[in-house]
Formats: sequence, structure tokens, C-alpha cells
Amino acid sequence: MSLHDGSVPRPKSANGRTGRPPVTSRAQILAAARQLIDRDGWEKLTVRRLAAELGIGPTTLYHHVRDKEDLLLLLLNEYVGQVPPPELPSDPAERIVVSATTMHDALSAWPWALEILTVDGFLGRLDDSARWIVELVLAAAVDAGCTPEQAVHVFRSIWYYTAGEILVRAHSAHVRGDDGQPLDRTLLANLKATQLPHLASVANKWSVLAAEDNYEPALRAFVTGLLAQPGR
Amino acid sequence: MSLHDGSVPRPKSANGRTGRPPVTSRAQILAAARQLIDRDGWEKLTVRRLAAELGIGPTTLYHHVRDKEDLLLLLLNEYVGQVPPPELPSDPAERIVVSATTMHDALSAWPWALEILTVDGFLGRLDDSARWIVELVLAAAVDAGCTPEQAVHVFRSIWYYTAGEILVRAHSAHVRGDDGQPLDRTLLANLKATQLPHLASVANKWSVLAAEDNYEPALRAFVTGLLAQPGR
DNA sequence: ACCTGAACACCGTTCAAGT
DNA sequence: ACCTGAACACCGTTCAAGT
Repeated sequence: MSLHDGSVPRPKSANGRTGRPPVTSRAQILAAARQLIDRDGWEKLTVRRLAAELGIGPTTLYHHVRDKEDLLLLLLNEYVGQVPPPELPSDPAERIVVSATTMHDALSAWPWALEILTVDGFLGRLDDSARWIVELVLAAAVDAGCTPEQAVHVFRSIWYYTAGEILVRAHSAHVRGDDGQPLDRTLLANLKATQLPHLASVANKWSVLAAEDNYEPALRAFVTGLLAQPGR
Repeated sequence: MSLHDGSVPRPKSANGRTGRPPVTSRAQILAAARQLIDRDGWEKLTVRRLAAELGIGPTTLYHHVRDKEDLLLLLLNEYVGQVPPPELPSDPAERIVVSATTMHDALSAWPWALEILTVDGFLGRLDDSARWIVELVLAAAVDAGCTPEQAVHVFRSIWYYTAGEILVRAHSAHVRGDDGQPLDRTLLANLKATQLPHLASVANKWSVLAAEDNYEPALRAFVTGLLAQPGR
């Protein structure tokens, strides 16, 4: 790497700055990206569309962000950094629940953010503005009697549950059978009731049950179970 | 839809069958797809590569599978259907743990299969050969005293945890910092220790802890917590 | 310093024509 | 009945040339 700041000769211009004037900025790009996602959905965010949105050439973007992954990471840090911290209860176990729920709700509202987190190994790519949520969970776990190492395991377990819930639910949201029927019908239709009796007994209400939000009660059960583990 | 079976006039040929002879088959396509994934990795499975592998034109594939999603689903059902059923213990709670672990281990070995499951709303798209794993968990939960409805919630919670664990770990596996350093360094480097003390205290061993397999103990804690929930 | 169009190396899928 | 090449409508990214 031989690049270092200020090594490039700069042609002076009238206004004291140098070179061709910018037609956009990183801030503008991020704002446009967010607008595009909110309007057309996450899967429509492509480098080319984003450029078109801004009225610039696709290649111009590469002067403001390293690549698409970099863009997504910037977007994510910005978003998580703006999540307001929750009111924390004094009971440590309940504090874990509230902290995790805050994380969950923030990411549920922006499920695409979670896809970035999953793909990128998440923690290492966030900056401090986003990592405070992790800190909350760790602190509460330590308060509940965990060693720092155990607290990390508690956090990870909760993170897996939370990430799975959001990802699966986000993707299942509007899935229908081939014919547009809700899945119950399909489920029932080709089910050998004699071989799978329990599945058969709930097949006709599966999609109703699957639509119910059970995140928090199950999370509470998980936290209780984790904190009650032997060997601590 | 005006298509119905046998409505197309068929030119007879010498061997008693009709039309141009096939150069491949669905079974051959699935076998080649699996080989391609095992050899080059899941992300290299594209319609065009798969066709090249088989020595046929990309468009020929569309006579044997509806589209790429259909191909993945066929692949997945085949795989899950071949998973051997586990030895089940008599204790219902432990039976949930063993059943879920079987599901987990099978999908861990084939993480790309899980991506399909997540994307496609999973359950409704599987056939009976794959759904027996769900049945095992439901049956065990009912044996443990759950109503069928509660059993579905138990299954879903466990599924979220399992799916999250596999997805996050599969994607985090080989993530390094920009400079190829393990993430601990990056984590430590830009960490404001005074603001995030608990995170700071584990930063240097984070990646070691994150590499530890904690699936089963945490699952057991989860199951214990779920079955101990009030209001049942 | 910043922007641009052309180009590269890909995708999944459709469709008319051939055997 | 099955196969084919050409074509469509896209991707992310690089690079030499322009202002």
C-alpha cells in the first residue's frame, strides 16, 4: 500500500478547493439507499438502481464507498447507533430480557439489517455506536452471577435465537402454496396422518400459530433456563 | 391453464417411446448439483454452471425442474429424507433435546440447506420424508405435558434458535479483519473501554469463546425453561 | 479530485426453432 | 418429447479517459 494522504498533486480552483466538484457525497448516498429500501424493499437495493436514484453513473458510487458490502455496513452502523436505549429494570434476568427485546425490535423493523449482520460475522464489523446493546446484555448477565466468559455464551445463545426468529419470520411472512392457498392446506393435503399424527393434529391451525408473536415469553424461558444452569 | 396430460401429439419412434431422446434426467441433475456443491461450495451452484457440469445447455434444465427454487427444494427433501432417525431416550425433555440436536447436526453439515429453509418458509415446502423430525419434537413436547398448540410454540422457539445458530456460525466461520487479523484485535482496537467495560474485558478472547460449540447445553437450558413456563 | 461510459464476467429465465 | 442458441433483463466491479 503506497497510498498516503495528500500525496496526489492537486490542481487549484477558484474556490480554494481542488479538482472536479463532487456531485454527491457519502451522506447523500446513505440517505438515498435508505429511502430506496424503505420504498421498494431491501432486495431492490442495487448499486445500479441506487446510482440511478441519485442521477449519477453507477461507477461514481465507488468513489464514496469501497464496495456494496461497505455501503451496507455504513447503513447498519448508522441505524443501530440511532436506536434509543431502553429503560432498564433492576432485576438482572429481566434486564437481559429487556435488552434482548430492544435488539430484537430494532432489527425486526429492519430485517435486511440482520442479513448483513449474519453474513458479515456481525460483532467485529460494528462500531461503538452500535455495540452498546451487546454491552447491556453482558453487563446484566454478569450482574446475574455469570463470569465474563459465561456472559458471552449467554449473549451468543440469545443472539442465535433472536437472529433465527427474525430471519425465519421475515422470510416466511408472505409465503403461500403454489395455488395461493395458505400453507395449512398444502400441509394437510399431502400429510400421512397415520405416520405423523401430532403434525396432522395441528396442521390446520399451523399458520395461525406460526403468526403468533411468541418471542418474548420464549426468550424469558430461555434466560431463566440459562441462568439456572449448573456449574456456575 | 389449458395444458393437460397427453394432449400433445407424439411422433412415434423405433423403441416405442416418443420424440427426441433425453440427454439427462432429474436424478442426474440432482446428483450433479450435489456434487457441485460438495466440490465448489454452495454459492457456486448456478443454473449455468450446473448445465456446464452436465455438458448440456442451460435452458435444457428447465425441462426437468421448474426453476432454481424448485431444484433446491428437491435437493433439500432428498437430503433431509436420508437423515437417520436418532435413538430416542424415554424422558420427554431429553427427547426434545435429542430430536433437535439431530435436526441441528444434519443441517450443520449442509448449511446451504438451511438457507433454503429460511428463505422458503420451510415447513410447508417439505414432504413427509423430511417432516418426521418435526413430528419427533411435537410428540416429545406433548409427552412432556404440552397441549398441541404449546408444542408448536416449543418447536418454533427451538427452530429459531437452531436456525440462528447454524446461519450465524456458518457465515462467521472464516471472517477476519481487513488486515487478516482475527477479529479480537479489531474489536479491541477501536473499543472505548471506559464506555463498554464488559465488552472490553472479553474482547481479547471473544473469538475463542465464539468458536466454542455451546449448542447443546444452551438448548437443554432452553427446553428446561420452556417446559417450566407457567400457565400450562 | 471527482466523474464518466464502455467493458468484463457473470446471473436466472423465456422463447422460437430444430430434431 | 426433448433439446438448442439467441436474447432479455439484469447484477457488481474495473479501468482508461475526461474535466
